[in-house]
This record gives sequence, structure tokens and C-alpha cells, in this order.
Amino acid sequence: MKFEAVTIKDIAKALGLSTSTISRALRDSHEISAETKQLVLECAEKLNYKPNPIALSLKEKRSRSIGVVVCEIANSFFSQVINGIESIAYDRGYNVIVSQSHESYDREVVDLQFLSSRSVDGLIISLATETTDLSHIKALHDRGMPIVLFDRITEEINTHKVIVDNYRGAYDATEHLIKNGFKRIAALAGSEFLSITSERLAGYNDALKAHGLEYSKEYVQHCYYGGMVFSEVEEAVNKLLTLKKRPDAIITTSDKLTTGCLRTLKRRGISIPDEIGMIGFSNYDIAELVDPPLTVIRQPAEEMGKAATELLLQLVESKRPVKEFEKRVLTPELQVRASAIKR
Amino acid sequence: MKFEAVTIKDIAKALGLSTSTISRALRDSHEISAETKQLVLECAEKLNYKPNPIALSLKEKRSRSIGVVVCEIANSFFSQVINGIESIAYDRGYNVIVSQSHESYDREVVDLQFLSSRSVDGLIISLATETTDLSHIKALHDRGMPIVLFDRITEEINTHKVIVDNYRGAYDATEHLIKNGFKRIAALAGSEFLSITSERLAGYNDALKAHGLEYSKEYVQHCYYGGMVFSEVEEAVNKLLTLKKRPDAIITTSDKLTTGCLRTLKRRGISIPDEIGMIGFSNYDIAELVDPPLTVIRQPAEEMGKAATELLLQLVESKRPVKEFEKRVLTPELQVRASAIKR
DNA sequence: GTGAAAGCGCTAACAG
DNA sequence: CTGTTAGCGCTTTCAC
Repeated sequence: MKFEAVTIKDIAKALGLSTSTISRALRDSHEISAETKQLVLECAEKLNYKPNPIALSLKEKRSRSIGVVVCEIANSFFSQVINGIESIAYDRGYNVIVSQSHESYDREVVDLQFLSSRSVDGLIISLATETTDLSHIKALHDRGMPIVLFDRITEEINTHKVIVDNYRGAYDATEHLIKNGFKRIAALAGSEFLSITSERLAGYNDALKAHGLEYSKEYVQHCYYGGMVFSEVEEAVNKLLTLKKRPDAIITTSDKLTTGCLRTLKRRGISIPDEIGMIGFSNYDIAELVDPPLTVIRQPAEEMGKAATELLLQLVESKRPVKEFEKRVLTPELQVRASAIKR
Repeated sequence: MKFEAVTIKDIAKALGLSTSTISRALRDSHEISAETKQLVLECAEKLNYKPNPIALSLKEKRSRSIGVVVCEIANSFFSQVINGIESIAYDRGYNVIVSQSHESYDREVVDLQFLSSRSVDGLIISLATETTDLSHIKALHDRGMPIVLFDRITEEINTHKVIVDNYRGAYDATEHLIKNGFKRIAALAGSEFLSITSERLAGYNDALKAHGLEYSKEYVQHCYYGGMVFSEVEEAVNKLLTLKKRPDAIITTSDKLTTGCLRTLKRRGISIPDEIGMIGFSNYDIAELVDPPLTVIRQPAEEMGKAATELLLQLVESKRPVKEFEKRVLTPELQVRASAIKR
């Protein structure tokens, strides 16, 4: 089952030259005569020679590959981010190695360890829900591994970061609900430890405050697994529905929470937006086709992936250690549809 | 920006032993004394030694990574497949390198060439729409590269394949429409050259025939880019809508075609299923939340990814050349909802 | 039981 | 201009 590749040696033998000559000719070195180059190139072509990147990696101590860790690939937001990552990586000649944490800290540790030991040149990471201890990432970072964090980030690690303005997104969404006459606005959020959760909830809180609306602790439900487990969402939504002062709208702070919430409401036959208004973070491209058309805060996911990759490759390819890091904050888009407009 | 790793040499130096002894001790060779092993292991632990897989790859001519080529990552079906691939690969200690063809033949060629030259141990491929010439894949296959094809496959390459019973899925879906009183059933399909297109259309045709329904060529519209380009879908749907004998139902043969068709119909204010019934291949997990709830033929995407990976690793790890190949045909599921039921 | 040496494919310093 | 040699990290004969 091996796959015998043509090496520089084969060309050398075929041409009666030394391997170094071949190597130089292939790299178009100026110290090789035009004729020899010509000869070598032709022969390489004929034998279908392909340089062995493994050998190169061993020599150069870089693999031209980058590792990506997300909680889940089969998620509209993350798959779009990966799409963006892949497209830039492709343009720059890098491979993308994808792995999933499934929101598990242990799995994230293993993934990262695996990727770094596989000599990826850099890492693009969105933290797992369970992750509170960051020493595994810090250790890599301290040892010089280029890292870019996106979406679920942490201030504890000083490196490039790419996020959207989560505060703004949630603030605007909440305000949108308020302006549309909703008064008892609940929030369905992910784990409290996630950066996106606190940022988004802060926007939600401040919008309520700014409009003099009451903020009630029981109006904020956390789903530790952020929607990965549907039953958790269902339970949380049900809890909201049984409050004495039942909310008249819900804002959801992530993709899976949004669909989980919608699914629960629809299964219970609750009419949206009449009984309950809905707005949520979501990157589904069919939000407009949903019943009712879903008002969403959409993240420029592909852009985020592209930005993260550009920043990462900047680190990877930098000659000198980078000390100044950038937090790139993109703008989420509020796509207004029927689910959050009282009729 | 380098990342200085501890090597076997460092341990050797620290312990005053030779690198070969260290190597053997680490691999728990029987020709090393228990004490030495103990010593080496402790030292390795202390120095946080991690074997360099690149060096190993160079030696063993395998990289413990597999390459995946799909047309698009940000697609519910493919992201679910990749999820399945990643999970098995992870369990078996392999990395997954993902790349996208974006339905382009040229891009597929480059992707494959890139991946194989990066010494992936095997490839999991779903063909691009544009691909009709298979020589690039054949060449790899002939040179011994383990390959598993899924979803969009070809009979021209004799290797393991994983698909669903596309014929059955389309047949059942069409029959479902017929049994629900639809009589003029159109099909919106992808490129004619794709295996999934012909298989699914065959099921569609045969179901029509079996029920004595007229088959009209103009009822079958092909979108060459299979929904990647929305305008193409829109145009095709519009063409169907302007036929003198306007269809009363449409079956769509892929994820993007399904959403594209639905989007077009909704934008035009056409009521589903009253004016036109709809059924389509789709792996969106929110098909039930769409308006109207969408009847879909759902593929067991994650299973497919898992099966493909298991078959691939079987090839990769086989000692002797494999001559017998398997075509694994999974069963698609018809999820019946409102969009295909006359009311 | 342990070490020396060769080699995986390639590059680069050093000789001619 | 071209060849020789060493070396990237590791395994694996072959010696001792």
C-alpha cells in the first residue's frame, strides 16, 4: 500500500548528475547553467517528480499546515469559519487540519497536543465550553507556537484575536425587541465562562437598562453545553415559559441555542412572535425560510476565518517574535425579519 | 517564531547514552535493561519529550493523516460528513486535512495533488461538479494511494465507495408525492455528470413510470453548479413555473438546490404545498422549522463519514494490496412533513 | 545490553 | 557551474 514517489535521487541517477545539482536546478538557483536547468526540469516533468514536503518540513522545521480547533464542525457558524480559513490557507499554500473539541476540555487538550506534536505551524482556536484552565494553551503559546483565538476567546492569552462586537450585536438585538414593543425579554445563553456569553449578556443587560426595563435574574437561563444537548435547551426554555411573569421575548446567544429554542417553542405550539418574540445569534443561511422568518444576529463567519488565518500566517511567517497583538472586532449584522416584530 | 522541541538526542546527552538506546527504550524494546528504560522514560518525561512525527513520517513513509476533498465545507451535508470523518480519524490517531474544490475541476486537481504530495496516507473524495476527466484520481489510485469515494462517486475507479441508495431515496420521495395527489412532478437536479444526479433522476423517472405518470423532458431542470450559484437555481425554478403545464410539485436532488428552490418559491409568494409541493434531499437539521415544514430525504451523513474513514483506514493499514472493494450503500431517510402533503 | 552507522528526501555549506 | 558532505529526528541493521 505504499506509494513510491520519484525523488531527487531518481532524477540525479537518470541524468548522471548529483542530487544537489538537481535540488538547485529545481529551485532555480543562479549557480546552475541554463542547459542543466532545462534538462532537469524536463526530466522532473517526465518522471512526474513531486518534492516531498515531509523531508522539507524536517529540514525547515515547519510543515506549512495549520491546526484548527472548534467545538463542532457541523455547525453553520463554524463550518463557515472553516471555509474562510481554508480559502486563505489554500491561497498561501497551507494545509488546514481540523479537529473538534465537542465542547470538552479534555478533548481540547488532546487535540492541541496532537496538533502541536504534528508540527503544525500555528493554531486557530475557539475555546471549548468546558475550558476554564488555559494552561495547556499558555504552555504552547509560551513555547512560541503562533496562536490566533476567535469567537470564544480569553484575555488570559496575549495573542491575536478575532471576534465580532458581541456586546453591540446583543445590545442592538435587544433594543430591536424593545422598540418593537417587547417588555419582558429573557435571554437564553451558553456557559457563563465563555467570553461570548458574558459579552452578549452584557449587551443585553445594558440595553434593558438603557430603556428602563426590569432585569430579572430568572430571565437569564444558561445552557452549559450551549445547545449541543437539545434537552438542556428544552428545559431552559420550559423554565422560562413557566415563570409567573412569563417573558414576551427571548434572545438567544448562539447558533444551536437559537434553533433549539425555536424548535422547543414550535413543538409546544407557541406562536412566534405573537406569544413570544425571538431573536438570536445564528449563521444559518435559511433563517429567512424558517417559520416565522427569523430575526438573527449574523456573524461574518467567513470573514472571521479569513482574518484569523491572515493574522496567524503573519505570525507564522514573521522573522522576529511578535509582541504587539491585535484584537480584530468585526461587525455582526442584524437581519430583521418577522420573528421579532409584534403584529 | 520557532518552537524548539526536545529530541531523542537531548535525552541521550543528558543520560550519557546513545540515541539508539533511547529510541529503543522509548519503544520498549526487549533488548534494553529495565533500569535503563526506567531512566530514559523518566528523563523523557522530565524534559517533556515528544517524538517528532515528521521525522517518523519521513522514515515510515506515512503521515498518519488523511486528506478530504469536498466541494464545500459550509454545507450541512458535507460538514456532517466531515464531522463523522474527524471522529473516527481522531479515535485512530489520524489527522484530517480538509480542502474544498468549490465544484471546480482545476481546484480539485490542485487539491489532490497538494494533499498527495503532502503525504497523506489516504484520501476521501466527493467529486466536484466540473469533474468529468478522472485521470488525476486514477493516477493516484494506480500509484497505490488509498482512496475512498463518497456521495459523488464514479464507476471508473475501482475502490471503496460510500453512498446512500440514491435511487431508492428519490423513488420513495417521488412516490410519496404521487400518493399525496401530485401529478405533474418536476425535478430540479444538479449537473448531469454527477453520479448522484443520474441515480436520483433514475429513481424519479421510475417512480413516475410505475405510477403511469407522464414524464416530460422539460420537467427536469439541471443546475450545473448544483445550487452553489443561487441565480442558477432561481432561473431553473422560474423556467418550471412558466411551463404551460406548470408542475404541481418539485423534487430537488441536493441540499443547496432544496434551499435555493424553497427560497425562490417563497420569494415569488408561491404557496407550498398548495400551489406547488416540495420534497428534497437535505441535511439541514432545521428542515422541520422551515415554513412549511420541509419533507426531506435525509442522508445519514455522519455515518457516511464514519464508514468512509473506516474503509479508508482499512486500506491504509492493510499489509497486502487490497483487490476487493466494497460499495457501502446506506439508507436515506424520508422525513415526511407538510411541504409534500396536499391539504 | 548498548553503540556506531546508515538512511528516509532534501538543502546548504564547503570544495573544487 | 557542479559535486561531496553533513545534518534535520528517528529507526534499524550490524557490530561489539
